[in-house]
Amino acid sequence: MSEKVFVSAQEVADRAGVSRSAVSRTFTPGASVSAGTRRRVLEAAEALGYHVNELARGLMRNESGIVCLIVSDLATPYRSALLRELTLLLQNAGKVAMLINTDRSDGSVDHALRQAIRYRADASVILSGMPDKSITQLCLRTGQRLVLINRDDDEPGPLRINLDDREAAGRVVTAFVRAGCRRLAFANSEARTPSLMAREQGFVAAAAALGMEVSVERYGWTGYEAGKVLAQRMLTRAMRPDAVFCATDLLACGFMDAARHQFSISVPGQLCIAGFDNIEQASWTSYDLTTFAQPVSTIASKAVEWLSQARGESGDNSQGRSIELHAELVWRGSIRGG
Amino acid sequence: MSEKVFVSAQEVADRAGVSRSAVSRTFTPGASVSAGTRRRVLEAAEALGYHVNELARGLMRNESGIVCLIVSDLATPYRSALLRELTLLLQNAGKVAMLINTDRSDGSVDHALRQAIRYRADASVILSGMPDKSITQLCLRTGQRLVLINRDDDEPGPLRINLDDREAAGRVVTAFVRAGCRRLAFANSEARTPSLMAREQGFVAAAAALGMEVSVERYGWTGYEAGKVLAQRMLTRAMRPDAVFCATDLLACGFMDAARHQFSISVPGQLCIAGFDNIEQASWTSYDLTTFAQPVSTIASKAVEWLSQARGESGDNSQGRSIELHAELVWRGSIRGG
DNA sequence: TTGTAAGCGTTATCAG
DNA sequence: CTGATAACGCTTACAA
Repeated sequence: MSEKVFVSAQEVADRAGVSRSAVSRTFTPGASVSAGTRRRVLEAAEALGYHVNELARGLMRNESGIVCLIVSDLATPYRSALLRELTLLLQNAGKVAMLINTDRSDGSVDHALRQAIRYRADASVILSGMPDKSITQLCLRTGQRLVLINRDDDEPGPLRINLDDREAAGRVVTAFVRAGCRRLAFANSEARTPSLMAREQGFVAAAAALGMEVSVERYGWTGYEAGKVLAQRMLTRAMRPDAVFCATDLLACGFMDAARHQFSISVPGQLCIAGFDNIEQASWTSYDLTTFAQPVSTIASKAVEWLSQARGESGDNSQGRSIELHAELVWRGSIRGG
Repeated sequence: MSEKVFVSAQEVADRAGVSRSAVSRTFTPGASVSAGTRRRVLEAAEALGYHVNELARGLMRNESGIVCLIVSDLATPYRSALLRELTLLLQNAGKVAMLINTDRSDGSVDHALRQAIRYRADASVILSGMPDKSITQLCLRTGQRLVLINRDDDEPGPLRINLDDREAAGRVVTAFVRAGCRRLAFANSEARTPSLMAREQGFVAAAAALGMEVSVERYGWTGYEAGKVLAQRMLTRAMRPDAVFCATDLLACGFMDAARHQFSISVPGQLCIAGFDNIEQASWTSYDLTTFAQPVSTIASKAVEWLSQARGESGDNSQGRSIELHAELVWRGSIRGG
């Protein structure tokens, strides 16, 4: 049934009148082949329609060229932006991205990593969730590089890339106070991921340092709808806040829409709002949201740079590092007096 | 340097006191192994930390389990939603997704497909761009399944999934007319992809059938910013339209924001707007956009169902088919009198 | 620079 | 049901 469909290096070698090692070397960057041999091999390959079998190559080299991207909530603006950047840079680095969606089912990060191991991935980048320690160890032991983005872990093996969430949150307090706000609030989801909690704690702490109390509310998943619900809860109180820091832009958009259209509250006139991530929609005229920019392309380039080092390379650097990146405040119209 | 890091089936076999074929069979769904052997193998595998090498397996089976997703503008709401659905269903089908981003560089769909061939992908799904005929043929010849989504091609080999764009566009005309609109316009990008053009032509034709002329404008890439520019061009004319059909929701959002905030035109009071795709933002209160829903999960399930058929299976079905799906009109507030 | 030969970790085939 | 043996397509010493 399944006759020979692919051309093998042997066939190319036969046609070109050389050995199969010559063919192999022709397709191995930086191997020594004479110009003549090379040309004849290339011609034969072209004529026959030869394509290197990366499966076999990976088997021999112990290096598949595959990098696993493990992600949930993939259709979210921030996540998809990061994904775009990562795939682009990986391709430039000669790697290929294997995408694993961990949306449904719990503990699926572990499952994903096991998948990565079965395909002998050179590295994995974890954009969401946290793997079990044992799996992490397994990955590292098998020579797989690991990158954790915004996971805020302290394990030694992987590369950890995080933002200065706490400090950033402090800057929002300053901005709110300068805008004349006094009744501060923080709108969060129930996800309780490290970065979300760091923003909350940083905000509360900075306000406390100024003698202000913050009303904190958490609800649902980190999306637009949750933002609306949070607004309903927080804007119907006797002591209505005049400034809200939302843990993400999606929450902020929902919050703002509810404030304006449901409660007829003017933003930023009666209520200042800030978000986090700087998703594309934050810049849309309807929102014009002041927010913090995730340095997406820096994150991606740091990640790719590190994981595409050759396996043996640079003993020090390949020991997990921790990188803290700066989240820049993007001033827009949702806070008075920029 | 790189000592043996992975456990092989041989080692498992030795420890379990069986042959390596027994190990292989244990990890092959639906192979015949006695319960006792199976248990001993599983124990040994667990103890040693054995993980099937999919590279080697793929090499033997002529089936890698890899499906390539070829996509550009990956961070766009519609694309990322489709991507989410596809990855989820692929995983359920026991496949693994390899993501190729064709953003930069031209002819990169061809490049992507060659990548797919090198990794011996079982199938490729093309979400954007069009591959060269010769490459398509190459893929099919090497037994790779091909799915084209919204590419509207007529080649015989691949599975083609399209929407009833023309007909849908006709329904918008009806809706506009019923809302009392007389000066119809169509806002498009310059991308000129088949589906975009089908929407334009369907709209113009349906209007013509009712004796109405449509003012058509095309600008830039299919995004929010282009929508704003289109609004600036179309809303400053002497004969200002009272109804605009935008080729995508992103264009519509930009158009609507410019109309309201830049030209103080009331939507839907003075101007009705419709979009296409039903991205998440279309349902946000600020836009409340009437639009057509891409049946994303149906698209994905049709695609996955078809490409995960075994290679020999169903001679008829594996010959490329063409599926036309229905785009359902989602009524919201951007057209009067729903 | 080139060819020879020995693997890499699987699965398929075929006896037993 | 089980085990030997032969592929699969490639890379890489090693020797020429």
